[in-house]
This record gives sequence, structure tokens and C-alpha cells, in this order.
Amino acid sequence: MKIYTIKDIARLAGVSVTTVSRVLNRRPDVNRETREKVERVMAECHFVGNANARGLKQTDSDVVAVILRGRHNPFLTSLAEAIMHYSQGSGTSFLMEFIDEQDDEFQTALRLTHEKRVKAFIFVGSRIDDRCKVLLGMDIPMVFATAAVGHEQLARASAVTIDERAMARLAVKHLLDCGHERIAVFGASRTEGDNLSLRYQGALDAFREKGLVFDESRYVETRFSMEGAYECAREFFLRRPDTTAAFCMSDSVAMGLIRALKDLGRTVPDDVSVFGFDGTEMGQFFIPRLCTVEQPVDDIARESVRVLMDMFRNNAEPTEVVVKAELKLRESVK
Amino acid sequence: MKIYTIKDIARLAGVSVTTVSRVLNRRPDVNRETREKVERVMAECHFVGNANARGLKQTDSDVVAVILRGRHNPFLTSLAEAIMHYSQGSGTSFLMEFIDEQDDEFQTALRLTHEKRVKAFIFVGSRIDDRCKVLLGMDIPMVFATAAVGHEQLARASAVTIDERAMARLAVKHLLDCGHERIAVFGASRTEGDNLSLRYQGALDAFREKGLVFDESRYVETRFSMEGAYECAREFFLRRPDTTAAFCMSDSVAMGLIRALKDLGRTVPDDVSVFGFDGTEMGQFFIPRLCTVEQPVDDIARESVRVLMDMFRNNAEPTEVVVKAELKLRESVK
DNA sequence: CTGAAAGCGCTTACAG
DNA sequence: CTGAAAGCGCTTACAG
Repeated sequence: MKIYTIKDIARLAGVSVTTVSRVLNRRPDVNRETREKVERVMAECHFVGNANARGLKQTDSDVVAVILRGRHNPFLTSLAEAIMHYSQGSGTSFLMEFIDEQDDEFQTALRLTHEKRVKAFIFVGSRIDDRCKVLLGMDIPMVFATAAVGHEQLARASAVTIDERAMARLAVKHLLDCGHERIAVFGASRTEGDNLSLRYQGALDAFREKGLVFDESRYVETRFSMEGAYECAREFFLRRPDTTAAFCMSDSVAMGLIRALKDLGRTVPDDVSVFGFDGTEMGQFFIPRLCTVEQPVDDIARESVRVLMDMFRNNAEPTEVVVKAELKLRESVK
Repeated sequence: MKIYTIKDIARLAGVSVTTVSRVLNRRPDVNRETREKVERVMAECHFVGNANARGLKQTDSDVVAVILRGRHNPFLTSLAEAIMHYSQGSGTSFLMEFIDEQDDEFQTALRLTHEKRVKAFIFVGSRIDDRCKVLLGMDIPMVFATAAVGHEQLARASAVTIDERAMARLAVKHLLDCGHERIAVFGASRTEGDNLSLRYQGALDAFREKGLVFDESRYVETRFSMEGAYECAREFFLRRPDTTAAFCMSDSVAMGLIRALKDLGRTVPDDVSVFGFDGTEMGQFFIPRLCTVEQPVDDIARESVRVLMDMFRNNAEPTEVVVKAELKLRESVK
């Protein structure tokens, strides 16, 4: 089957390519009959415009990209979708780019800048580190949704986050208030200087406030997947069975951990209390329902779009927005 | 910051654009010193080739697209990823396109045909219906992974599936063998002529074999999400509390249903047995672990790639491959 | 309201 | 091993 180009359509409709292009782009300045004829021909041919050619030529379109790093993280996925939702009313077209966790969101941004003339970015699931230096010197507004640490090094970068440290503190405080003292913390590397280290600091804060010291030997470094958490938790609770509570830095980790405890013959929350983080849908359906720090996905999304558009349209200064998060006290803690 | 083009690089490196293009494409016929100089300049400029321009010109590349419809379905996601994994050894470059469940995978295919010169497709999460007629007459090899019904209408379409009907029959047979008789079936519309109606037929087969008749009033039409299933199941089990088992056409549905039962004060599997379908990761971590029909993701992926490449490279006839699935008997059934 | 022409950033024969 | 030139399918001033 032939691949029709705008030239073919022009020939078949008996008009110039310019006119076809106008119809394609819904320009108002086309005679109605001409438009209808062209549209008919396009429909008959199943014509699909070549986005490469368009992208190559179109140079002054205002387009914003949402780059989501980590397709598998349900919290990030729902956040990115909420951002796309709120982008509707902005009067600007947003496009969404999914990349793997191993991919580099800054390289992706650079590429989109060239290929799709993207003029602004919202990063979801980004970790701001040395890799961002490829964007240095680019006068491009960007917003980091749920990542704040280090965004200052980029000239026009804003951040929308919850107060990670304060929320982690409240979560662990709740466990302490429930009478737990031998608390484990399941997170990742503590030296990254990212959100997770803020959560770790928050956990330490809670202990400190009570005049206690967190027993470092109860810190467990885990992959952020159910399976990774399952393995780590199994090993840990065999070794340290006196632990009565765990603060997990994501809901997936919490669920993997609960399953591991169950397989060790221990019940949540009767034997061990478990706190999650993020407030994913699955956590609400899990048995027991997860006690967690709920990220206000809608608020983060709405603010991210607002802040970005304000920088983009009104040349507003970069800013740092902290939205209010909530503790969801549910079945997994006692 | 300037956006560098191949022309800029050529000027800065003191060579022609042809030579830069050669370096970019890792052609062997470039002097080592020349190559190194060009590479140095590209690195300094953070040069990123413009994929639009490349896509516009490059006309004879062999590229296969995997189109995944339904980003949210964890089974489909893992299947698409497995396909990408097996594509590595094929000697052809594969690209993956994620689209929403509401989007049209056949329109997407048509677009990719034009834009990226895609020469063959693997569809994941497709439902073959009238929409596919935009691809009619196109001499393009395609494989439907886990969808078979209706693929014959496309000239060069193959299908790789499990025997949906037989597996559903075995699942319901197992429930009947366990002594259950008042069994509910949670699925979608039964008239679509797709995989789900095959599963429904399989369920009926199991009853028929035992000389029983499925009580149609125990068929529940639900959205395929935990929340959708939760609502439907809650309503259903309030109305029909004598039901002792449920066959669910996906794991998500099963999990939503189990949560609903729990909230009604009923325990799985002690009060009600629940069978899922797909064999997702979450089902293995859920409490109770899900009894389910496991789709052999790796086998389906490997066969899909093999069948496609065979059609693509060797002009093999379209075929229909049925891979072996397995019942995973786990905690949720008694 | 319509069209001829230039050009976006690449790749690809072709010539040397 | 290297380069000049044509052209991929569009859009966009510009002219009428």
C-alpha cells in the first residue's frame, strides 16, 4: 500500500501543497469547498501527516514535555497522568515521555529540545545530580515534581514537593507514639542527597525528639520493588526478630515486607507494625490496608502545571512549592 | 543555548557534513583521527542528532514496533518488556510505543508506518475489530500477542496465545472439583468476541462437563480495575451471600474482589474461594496469594518475536501459535 | 482565499 | 577515506 504524502493529496485534490497543509493544520483561511474536498481525499487515502517532517520545520510551537522516569512506579505514573490532566486547561500542548529508570531524563530533555522544539519541562521521578549539567545554560523553564534537592543549580528550575523530612518524622513519631521502639527503616542508599535521604533524616528527627537514638543496625538498604523488599525483609527479620515495627520508604517496599513477615509466620499489625510511603492505590486494597504517607497527587500535579506555566508565560522567577501531605492511618499499624 | 546541528559540528571540526553523518552512524569508513576529532567536537557541544531529520530521510531501515495498548495492565506491561528483551537477538531494531487503553492501536500502527518506516508490528493488548480495517491491504507482517479472535481478516497476521477457553475451563473445573457449586464469574461484556468471551465459554464448558448449568445471575460485568471490581463485588456479595467461589478474568479483579469480601467480614479462602487470571507479580505477594491461570509471559514473548521475524525475514505464512499455560494453585482457593 | 519557493537537519548515492 | 549535491515531507513567509 502506498504511503501518501501531502503532495499526493494535493495532486488528487487538485490544489497546492500549501492548501493541503492549511487544511491539515485547521487554519481558518481556506474556502469551505476546498477544505471539504481536501478532507475527503485525505480520508479516502487514510492520510497520516508525517510528524518527522512537521517537527523538522515547525520551529516556534509552544510545547511542554512531561518526562516520567520509572514506568513501574505506580505513584509516579499516577502523578504524571494527573499532570497531563491539569495541562488541559493551560492552553499549551503537553506531551508525555516515558523512560526507563536506567535512562537519563536530562539527555531525554536535551533530545526533545531539538526534536520536538520542547520549550519547558516537568520532570517526574527525576533525581537531580551531576547528569543535569547537560542542561546548564539553557534558558528553559522546568519543574521538578517531587524532587527538590539540588534543583537550585539549574537557572530556571522550580520544585513542587511535600515536606519529605517532616512527613517521615511524623510517620516514625506515630510508630514511637504507638509504643514501638525497636523500629526498622527500609530505604535505599542514604548518601544520595535526594528525597530518600530526607525521609531518612526525618526518621532520625523523630527518634531525637523523643530523646532516643535510631539503632543504625536496623537500617535496611533495599531495591524499591516488592520482590527486592521481600528478600531483604526476610533476611532481616530472621536475624532481628525482636523488631516490632518498620518504616518503609515506599508502599511497594511495605507490601513486599508484609508478605515476607507473613511467610515467617508473623502477622501485621499484631506482631509487627508497618508504615508505607506514597499512598498508592494498591496500598488501599492490600490486606492489611497500608498505613502510609499520602502524597497529594492532584495538588502536586496542579501546582506543577501552574508553576511551570507561570515561568513559561509570565517569566516568573523559579520557586519552591511545598504542598501539604497527610498521614493515612490504616490497618497495618497498631 | 544554541542547538547544534550537524552543519555546526562539521564547521567546528573542519570536515563535511557527510563525514559527520558517517561518524554519527558509526560507519567504518572514516579515518580514525577524523573520527576522533568529530567525536570530540560533538561531545563538547552536547550534540544530539535530530531524529526528525533522520527519520525523514532514512527510508529503508528495518524496524519493528511493539504497540502496547493499556499502560496500566501489569500483565501486558511485563509482556511488552519481555518482547523487547527477546528482540535483542533478532538483528532488527525494535521500538516500543505505549498508548492509552482508549487510543486506537491500528491508527498508531498506520502513523508509525509513515513516520518511522516501521515494517512490522507486534500488538500487545489489542482487540481485533472493525478498527483494524485501516491496515487492510497493507503488506505488513504483524503478530497479535495474546489476541487471536479475528486476526484472520488481516492478510499477514499471526497470533500467539494461550488456549484461553481451555484454561478457563480448567480453572472453573478446579473450583467445581473443590466442591463449589454456587460460583460467580467476574468478567466484562460477553458479546465482544474477544479473549474474555473465550474465558466465559471455558467457564460454561466446565459446568457442562459436570452436567451442571452455570447460573447466569451469577455473572458480573465489571471494569478491569481493583476499584471497579471492589464496587461490583461488594454489591454482588451483599445480594448473593450464598456464593462460595468466584472465577475472575484478571488478577486485578480478583484482588479488588477479595478486598471487598474482607470488608464484608468474609475470609478468603475460608468463606469464599477466588480464582484469578494472568499470573501477575502482585498476585504472588497479595495476602492471600492468588490462585490463578499463569500466562507464560516469556514463552509468549519469545514466540511472538520468532513468528514475526520468520514472516518478516523469510516471508513465512501467517500462523497461530498456542503456548502452554499453567494453573497456579495458591492460597486463595480451598 | 490560494500557490510557488525556500528551507528545516539529516542521509545517501555518486564522484573522486 | 572524503565531499558536493539532491532530496525526504512538511511549514512558512511572501506575493497575488
